[in-house]
Parts: sequence; C-alpha cells; structure tokens
Amino acid sequence: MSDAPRYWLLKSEPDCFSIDHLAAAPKQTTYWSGVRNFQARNFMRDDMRPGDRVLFYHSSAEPPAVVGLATIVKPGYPDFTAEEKSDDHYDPKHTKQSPIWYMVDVKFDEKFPRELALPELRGIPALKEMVLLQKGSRLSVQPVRKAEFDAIVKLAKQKSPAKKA
DNA sequence: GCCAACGTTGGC
DNA sequence: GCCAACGTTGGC
Repeated sequence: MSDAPRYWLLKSEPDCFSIDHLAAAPKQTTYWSGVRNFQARNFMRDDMRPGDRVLFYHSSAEPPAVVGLATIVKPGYPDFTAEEKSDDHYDPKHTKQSPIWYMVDVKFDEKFPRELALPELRGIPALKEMVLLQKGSRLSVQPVRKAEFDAIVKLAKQKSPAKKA
C-alpha cells in the first residue's frame, strides 16, 4: 500500500451523476462504480483510504468544471456492477471469486459557491502540472497534489476573477 | 458532431 | 512482443 496521495479528483458526467445527485443520495453517500480503466482501478483498489479528500469534476459538461468536494468513506472493494449481465458495465471476466474491478464509497462534503471551469483552471500557475490539465489526460480517477487541492479550494471561495482588460 | 489522444485487443 | 485496428473519452 502506498502512502502518497491523499487528494483525488473524480470525474463524472453530470447528465449521468452530478454533484447534486451525490448531495441528494441517502446519507449523501454513493458507491463509485463503473470505472473500467486499470490505472484508475489501481488507485481505487490500492491507494484510496477513508478520509481522503476528493475534488468532484463534471466532465462533458458546459463548461467542464470542478464543482465541489467529497470524501472517501470506504476503501476499494469489488464493483458488483461488473457481475450483473444487465448492467452497462458488465464484464464477464470479473467474478466474485476473482474480481477485476473495484469501487469506493464517496460522501458529499460541499458544493462550491461557484464552478471552477476548465479554462479558468488552465490560467492558474499553481495548477500547471495538474493531471487534469495535461494534454490528452482522460483518467477518470486522478491523484491531486496537496498544493493543487489547496489552490483550488482557495480559488472556489474567491469571487470570480477579474475580467481580462 | 468532430476528432485528437489514449487504452485495449488480437493477428502475426 | 510488436503494432495496426478499433473503441472510447472528452474538450471544443
């Protein structure tokens, strides 16, 4: 088990599951199922622990944006949606006996007073190396550095940045 | 709707 | 083990 990242970014398409859905869920908690990428799976299975902080990101949205915060409340466990034939994320190679795919439980913390849209984030020097902003980056579960997490939280509590002259 | 970038699959 | 073909992601 690695002890490194304690901060994460989770992507979700708001048409499918938005931060409002999370806030409205029973106990404001849900299982983060359906991830079918090995690198993302490894983060969930091996590295996420209860108490880890999460940036909630809306992808394929207008605009794409970080919209709030959540917390990991249950570490990786087998993603049962992979066992159900009727499920979009069914995978016949995954079984109870030898699971391939994993999920975690995520609890809502807060919705930011304003969205932090992708173009705005691209303009923040402290976020230059953020995984989200790298060219071609598609990972739906990403590690985030503490400095990046802190910069984003701080930004969210500020008023909108001054308009460019 | 387009398409660049990426991950996965499968033939060899 | 290489790599072309394919499917998917996700910003624009």
